Amino acid sequence: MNLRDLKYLIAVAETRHFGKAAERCFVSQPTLSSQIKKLEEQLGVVIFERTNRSVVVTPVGMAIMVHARKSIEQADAIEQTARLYQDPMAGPLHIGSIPTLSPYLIPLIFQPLKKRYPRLQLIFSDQVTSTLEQRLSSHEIDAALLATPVRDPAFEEIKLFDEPFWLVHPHSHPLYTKEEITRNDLKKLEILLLSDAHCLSKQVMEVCHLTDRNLDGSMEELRAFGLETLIQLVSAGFGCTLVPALTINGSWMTGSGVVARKLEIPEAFRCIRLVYRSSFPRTQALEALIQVIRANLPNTVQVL
Amino acid sequence: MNLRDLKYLIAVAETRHFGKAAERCFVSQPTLSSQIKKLEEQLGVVIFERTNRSVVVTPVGMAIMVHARKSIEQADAIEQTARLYQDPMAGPLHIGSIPTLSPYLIPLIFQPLKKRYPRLQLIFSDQVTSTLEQRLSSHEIDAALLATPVRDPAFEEIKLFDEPFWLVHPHSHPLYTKEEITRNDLKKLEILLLSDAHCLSKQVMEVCHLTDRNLDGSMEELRAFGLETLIQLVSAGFGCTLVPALTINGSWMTGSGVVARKLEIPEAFRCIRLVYRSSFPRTQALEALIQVIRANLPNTVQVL
DNA sequence: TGAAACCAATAGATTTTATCTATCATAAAA
DNA sequence: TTTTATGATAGATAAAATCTATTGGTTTCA
Repeated sequence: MNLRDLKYLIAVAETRHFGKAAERCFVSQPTLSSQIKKLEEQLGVVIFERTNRSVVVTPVGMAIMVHARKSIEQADAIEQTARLYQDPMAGPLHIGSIPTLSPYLIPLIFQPLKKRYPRLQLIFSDQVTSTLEQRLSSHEIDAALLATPVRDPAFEEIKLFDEPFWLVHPHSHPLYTKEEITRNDLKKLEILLLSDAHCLSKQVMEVCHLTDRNLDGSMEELRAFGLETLIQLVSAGFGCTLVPALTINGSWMTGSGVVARKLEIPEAFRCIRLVYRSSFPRTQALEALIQVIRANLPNTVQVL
Repeated sequence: MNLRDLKYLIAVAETRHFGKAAERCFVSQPTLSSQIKKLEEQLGVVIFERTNRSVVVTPVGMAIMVHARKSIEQADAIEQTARLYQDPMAGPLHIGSIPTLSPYLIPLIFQPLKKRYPRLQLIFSDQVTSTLEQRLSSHEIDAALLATPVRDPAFEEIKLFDEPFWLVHPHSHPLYTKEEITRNDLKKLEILLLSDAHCLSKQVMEVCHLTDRNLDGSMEELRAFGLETLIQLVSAGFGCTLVPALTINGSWMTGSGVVARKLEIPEAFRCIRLVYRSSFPRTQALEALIQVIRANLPNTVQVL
């Protein structure tokens, strides 16, 4: 059986005329006749009772028509569905992102994306890097915004921008009067960090050549919180911390009694990249995403 | 698009493996691959995201699968329906019959037919000959039991049996003592007839060489009723009538104070035939019907 | 590290299937 | 009787699906 044959059936049933049905199906009359005959032989039933003057659908034919129509309906639905998704800028796009990035990046790009690609359904989610990699593998997300290079060879990455780390210290801090902050300054400080599930902690330690000795052991239990909490801790005088540049644009930092300071350490940054499966088919959607991200970044970061 | 392709889709979606899917579909792996690729190109969407190690259905693919399954379901339903009707002894068979025959013939054949062909759905209906011919033309019925030869060249007929006419007269009637009844006896009688919409009336008049002069004009308004009514009229002494032989087997006549008498007139009979469209495909069902009718007739009629 | 196994894609030949044009057979209409 | 209309048939042609063999890229295992 064949969807084409079913269309022939319906055309004959509706026109009650092989010639007109053939015309409607854009085939010759013998084609239509022979196909229907073959189908009838395959099914072992007579669908049309025909004379030279009339074509009438048999009771079996009637019963068959019902299903034939539904079958074709569903096939049409497939084409409609395909058309709906044909535009790579349409349909769902699941983006995962690390928690030290999303709250500060997503607000920058959500509106522009929505405006430019209204049919794109963006679904964002926050997880740490390892979880995002797993979810990427299992197709739960289509792409991830990470701050570390890809390890899985099934993934590819596109570098988006370099995001410098800034020092955050209490308003009333000795460094407040110092114009430039160098690595030497950092070494003397008590640095507060997030849980090491976050890639940020490790990166800050590495980039600034810090070791565990700078970390106050008593603060250990505090390391599971988010960046906002970290700032509160700084504000409360527990120490200082380094945050990615996008963080300091948020209004949430003003009025919390802390100061964000640019560092004079060129290598003190992290590189944010879009990571996706090499096999992911909607690369155009990703490219659009990349473009919008790059176009909406503040000048505190270095677009790549 | 093609139902075969949809089956390929579903096989791949369920096995997540082109090779296994191909095996399930009884084709080679390249066949399946290329067909799916072609379908994807036609639809303009990627249905499977595939690497050398994994095959995953895309969101579009998921949406398409839903419809693909339903489409195939309906196609399967067509095959099931066909199988159900494949047996010519299964499915509905609409039989029309004239009112002077059905009440006496149908009871004879209904049970035997039901027993022998339990899947045959017999739908009987009563109409006069002209109506039956119309309904036959319009496919409302598949065959008709008539007492007159076919006129429409689109129809064919098979003669079933000759049914003699019997005389019905009141118990207390001069003829009661006469052994043999001839045409001369009839000429002296007052014959009651049905409406001339019934072919029986005309036939009785022709066969017995009667003319309108035998008919009592005052009885005219009574001629629209059925045979049972006619017997009641005879019983009430309004006259006599001729009835087809099958009639007298019914128990409804006993106790109504009338006598049914065989005629010694060889040509006093009507021929009952099965009439059907030449194009009607289920001739086997008709042949079965004919066989059962012939096998269940009383010996008051002459099987042909 | 190197060989084997696995898997989907590709190439090219072959077979199957659908389609076309031309014609026939039949019945209705003129 | 001729013409017209209609579906069926025949044979040639075109389109498609399918096959085998191979490739290119992994992953697995010794």
